[in-house]
Amino acid sequence: MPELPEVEVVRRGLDSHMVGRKIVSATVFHPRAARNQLGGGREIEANLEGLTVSAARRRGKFLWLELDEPADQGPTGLALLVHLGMSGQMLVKAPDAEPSRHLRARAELDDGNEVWFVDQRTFGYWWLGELVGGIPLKLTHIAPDLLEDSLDIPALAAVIKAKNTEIKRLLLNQEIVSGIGNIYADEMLWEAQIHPAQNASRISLKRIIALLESGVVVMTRALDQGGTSFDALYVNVEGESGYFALSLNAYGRGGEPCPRCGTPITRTTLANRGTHFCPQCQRKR
DNA sequence: CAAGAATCCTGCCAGC
DNA sequence: TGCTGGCAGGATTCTT
Repeated sequence: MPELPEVEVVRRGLDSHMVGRKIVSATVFHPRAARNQLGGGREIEANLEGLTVSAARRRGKFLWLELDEPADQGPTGLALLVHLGMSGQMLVKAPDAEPSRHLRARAELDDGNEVWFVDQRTFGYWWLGELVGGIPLKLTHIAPDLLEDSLDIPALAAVIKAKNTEIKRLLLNQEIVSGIGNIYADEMLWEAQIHPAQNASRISLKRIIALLESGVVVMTRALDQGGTSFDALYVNVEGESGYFALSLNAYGRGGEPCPRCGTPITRTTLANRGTHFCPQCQRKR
């Protein structure tokens, strides 16, 4: 389940089921799940065994588990980074659970439960590596996300305004601001009444700030409803869907009336992604 | 620096 | 019914 609210739903589930638990053993079943690990799946299996999960954290669409030494001897400086890609799930399962066709990796916990990494399209991965300043080394290029307390919205808006690029491309660029994917980009642009292809430099600072604040509102609302699920691929650690799909105003609604003005929503392609907006209330200037 | 395309995958759906 | 092309919530890499 890809975007920030869905990943946060998963993080919360892992926080309650994994923190304080020791990883008794780990198995990587599919090489693509460990494709970013120099030593491959074997390295993850060997190094994860015996460590205790001390925290579950997230930045944007990436989440990670901080790991402590066995026997509570303090932090290892290591974390297991999890990226869900397009179809990844982290599921807490009892050992006698029904097998899953797309099980890519698994961790057994000391409370008898298991955590399954299930990923149909194998765009997701696990990476075990070093934390630098509290962030996995692999994420140093990923910008803070919209729900981080320390985020400076006016400063971010200024960075965006300085770019000579279509606004939606910038929202999707994880090096500018992270956590926004195709659904929430369309939703926040609809909310702020900005055309997805509007050049960022031609939008007032005030409206860019309003756009980012819309993003915070939309994502917070989505989180309250358990995230966006169109099908069984996007679920929490218990395998349950969220309900925010019912609240979407633009995404996936091409041809349907705009909830604000009744004009049919247009569907186009921008940056190779389906893009939905109201041609009446999101005009390009 | 910006834009666009291609790449990695599997599965579903519409249309023929 | 079966085939085909298009499409899907992502990130990275390469070329232009």
